[in-house]
Amino acid sequence: MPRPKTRIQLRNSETILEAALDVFSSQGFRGATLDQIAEVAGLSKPNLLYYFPSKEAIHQTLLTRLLHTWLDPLREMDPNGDPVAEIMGYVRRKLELSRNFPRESRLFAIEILQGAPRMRAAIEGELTELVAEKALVLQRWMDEGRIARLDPVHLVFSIWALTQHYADFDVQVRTVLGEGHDPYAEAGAFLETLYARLLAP
Amino acid sequence: MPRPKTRIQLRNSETILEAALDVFSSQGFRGATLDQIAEVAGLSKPNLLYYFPSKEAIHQTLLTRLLHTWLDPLREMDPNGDPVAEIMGYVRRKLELSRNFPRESRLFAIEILQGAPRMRAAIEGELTELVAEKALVLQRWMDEGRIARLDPVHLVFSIWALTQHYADFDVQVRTVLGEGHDPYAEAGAFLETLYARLLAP
DNA sequence: GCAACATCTGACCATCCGGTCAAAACCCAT
DNA sequence: ATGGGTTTTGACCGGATGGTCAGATGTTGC
Repeated sequence: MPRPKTRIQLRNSETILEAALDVFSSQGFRGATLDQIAEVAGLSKPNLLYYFPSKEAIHQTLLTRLLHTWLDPLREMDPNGDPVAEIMGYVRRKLELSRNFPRESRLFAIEILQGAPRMRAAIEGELTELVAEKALVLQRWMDEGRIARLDPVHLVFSIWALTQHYADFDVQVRTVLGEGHDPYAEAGAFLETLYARLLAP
Repeated sequence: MPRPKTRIQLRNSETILEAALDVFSSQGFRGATLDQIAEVAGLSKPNLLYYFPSKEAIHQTLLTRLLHTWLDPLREMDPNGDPVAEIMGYVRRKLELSRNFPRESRLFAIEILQGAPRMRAAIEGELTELVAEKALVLQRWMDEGRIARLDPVHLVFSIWALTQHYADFDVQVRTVLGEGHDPYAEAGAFLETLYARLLAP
């Protein structure tokens, strides 16, 4: 029952988490059922509960993993690099995250939307601290006149909002755009322009 | 049972919708229970079902109302007005909507996040048409050199993303900002700067 | 090939939840 | 005040759902 030890445990734990991500991200926590997850995973319900003690535990594991993937691109923003290039790099990485991990993005969004009942601690701690740290870097860049003067925290919010939108509101984006569009490619170009203009000192 | 006729029917229907908005927007459709809604409304569960035929029907009523509130600010964008002022006005109205109707915003977000199972038609129809119409106006403004050349649809997406973020991710925004901030006032100032810089020809 | 342990499952349980219904309580025009 | 309609409710139902458990089936080291 403890976390992965044998090959089988590792494989099945992963299968379950993969299936759970599918279901949780499209139905929310309460909307998801163990039967659904079991079916997607190709395992029996009691078998899920052999690997994880509860539905809660599966969800919690997903959220914990998520947070790291989530914050890494911001962590990588180098205080010693070129300001515009660093911020652009962050935007690009975050957009890639939306493109490659839309389910993770939606899982996160649902959690926050519902008041972050199972993630408060992480948001109050790790996330807030990281933003505070990077806001200082942004502030310094502004003070040095290397980028335009803006509220650094809201600048970060804008990046989150604009990149996550494409994963979280995917259905809407694709419907409005219609056939024959590559939303992410277009978004990349649009955001490039947007931040170039916004950041120019 | 049909929609409001007597005073009591009107009052109770409203009470129920108000309570349902509270619960649906914070728990999602499946997460919400009739018992919860009944409790918030101060009515008994069977009494809810005297006014609405089902849980679905309550939800559907909310979504239908929502769509109008939602699209109105975009409708108001005047093709004959001053381009920058009109777009800024739309941004401001949309941000006001987030501030004054965060629950509606979250209800909408949850619906789209989960693939818009109960709103597809409206999105494919009304919403897509309105965006197409306004995109033409934006395109014309660009062709006339009155605002910068951008992808007009993604410009609209950016407004949606940036304004809704403050309602949908309220918990995160407030946590990261900490005490002593007025998120919406700051967001207003930030977005003013952002769109001024982005739209300048 | 076999013991010891890991993995898996069918059957089952308690609870929750959307919805029904018959009857009670209420309201109000006459 | 009384009768007819409206509103409200307690009791109940059937199905879904998270979780349990005893035992069956597999796997592995010897």
